[in-house]
Amino acid sequence: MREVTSTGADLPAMSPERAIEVGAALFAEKGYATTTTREISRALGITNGTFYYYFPSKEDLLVQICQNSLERIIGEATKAIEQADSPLEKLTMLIRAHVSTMLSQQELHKTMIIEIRSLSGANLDAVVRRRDDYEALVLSVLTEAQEAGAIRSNASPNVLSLLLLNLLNWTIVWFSPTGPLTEQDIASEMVELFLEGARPR
Amino acid sequence: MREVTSTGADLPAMSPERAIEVGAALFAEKGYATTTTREISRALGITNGTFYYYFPSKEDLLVQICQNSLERIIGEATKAIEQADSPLEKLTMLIRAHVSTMLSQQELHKTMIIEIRSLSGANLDAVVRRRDDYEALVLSVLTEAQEAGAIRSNASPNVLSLLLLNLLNWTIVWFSPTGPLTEQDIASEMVELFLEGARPR
DNA sequence: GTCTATAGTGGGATAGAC
DNA sequence: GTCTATCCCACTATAGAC
Repeated sequence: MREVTSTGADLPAMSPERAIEVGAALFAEKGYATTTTREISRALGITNGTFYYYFPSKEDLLVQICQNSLERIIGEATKAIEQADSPLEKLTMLIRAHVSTMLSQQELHKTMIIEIRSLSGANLDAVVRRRDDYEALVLSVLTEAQEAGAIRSNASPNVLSLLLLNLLNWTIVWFSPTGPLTEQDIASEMVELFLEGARPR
Repeated sequence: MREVTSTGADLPAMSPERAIEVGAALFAEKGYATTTTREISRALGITNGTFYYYFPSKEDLLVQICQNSLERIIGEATKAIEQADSPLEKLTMLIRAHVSTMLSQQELHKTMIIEIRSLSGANLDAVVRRRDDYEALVLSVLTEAQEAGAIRSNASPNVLSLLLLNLLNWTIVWFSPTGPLTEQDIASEMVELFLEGARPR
């Protein structure tokens, strides 16, 4: 529904989408607290004053980054689960979707994971609530797999979900797209380790 | 070798050991960048000026926290490995030692793990070098276990060590000593999941 | 919608008295 | 060895012109 009064590309110099991308890159690299709005503005090709035309505060940009990250993760995970047939396959697909999404937009998701604690008040509450939604989804997939006999019954799904999230989340800290391992390598190794480690005996 | 000129307790109000403990607690809670030297000083019962009598800079305190953390981890891990008989037992003991050390001084080690990236220049180099030492130790235990046939040969020890460190390190972010899980619970579940997941088939 | 300029705040670090 | 006082700087956010 953009209003077009002239022909051709009258795109604004700035867009919130680009700010989310550029902001996430800087926050992932240097940390939220030590990245200045001036740096973000410079990277966007605008001045510090213009930044505040688009965002009411620096923290508001972080909120949008975190929400954007979580919507993508939850969206991809939900899609993956829906496409799977068995409880075990749902678990497999969930792991693959998590790794694939996280590592293909590493800066966005790293910022969410690491900097979620830099949020305050209602911002923090809202993002944590959304993250809890995702963790509940992981838990439900594990519970279902256990009920179907695909993972062992002597472990609590709660503990298994914590361990699975350990496995999945920390990767974002060290993964390098130019390193020897691909996303698929990592996803496959995780699927194998986790499914074997949690298999009924 | 402390010099005692009077009888009794002439302890200084401040000690570097206490500063490391108190500083780690604050850095773990609020992050390095957003914790002020004034806050640390207040928590220590000294003024900001006195802080700089003991530490040349805020970053220097962080370095000492990180080095202290890594010396403990490496020390405990080395002890655990020496006491074990078989390669598989070494791996088991290493996992238990890591979890136990980390979670019993959670603030110290959380600060090292999360804030290592806040270091710069030679400080960063030195701490990263020490962390690499520890990761090399983990890798050597895994390699030895694989050579002894205790873990499967179709996985690279390099990848397994990354996954194991994922499993071990992220716990520090969510673990609560007042929660339902004990250190031992977590260590046992990790040992089981990892050793089963990496076992020869 | 983008700019320049700056208000307002607070932190790291130092000086110098005691 | 601890204090008070303060320098100096950088950052978030705003005001107001264009």
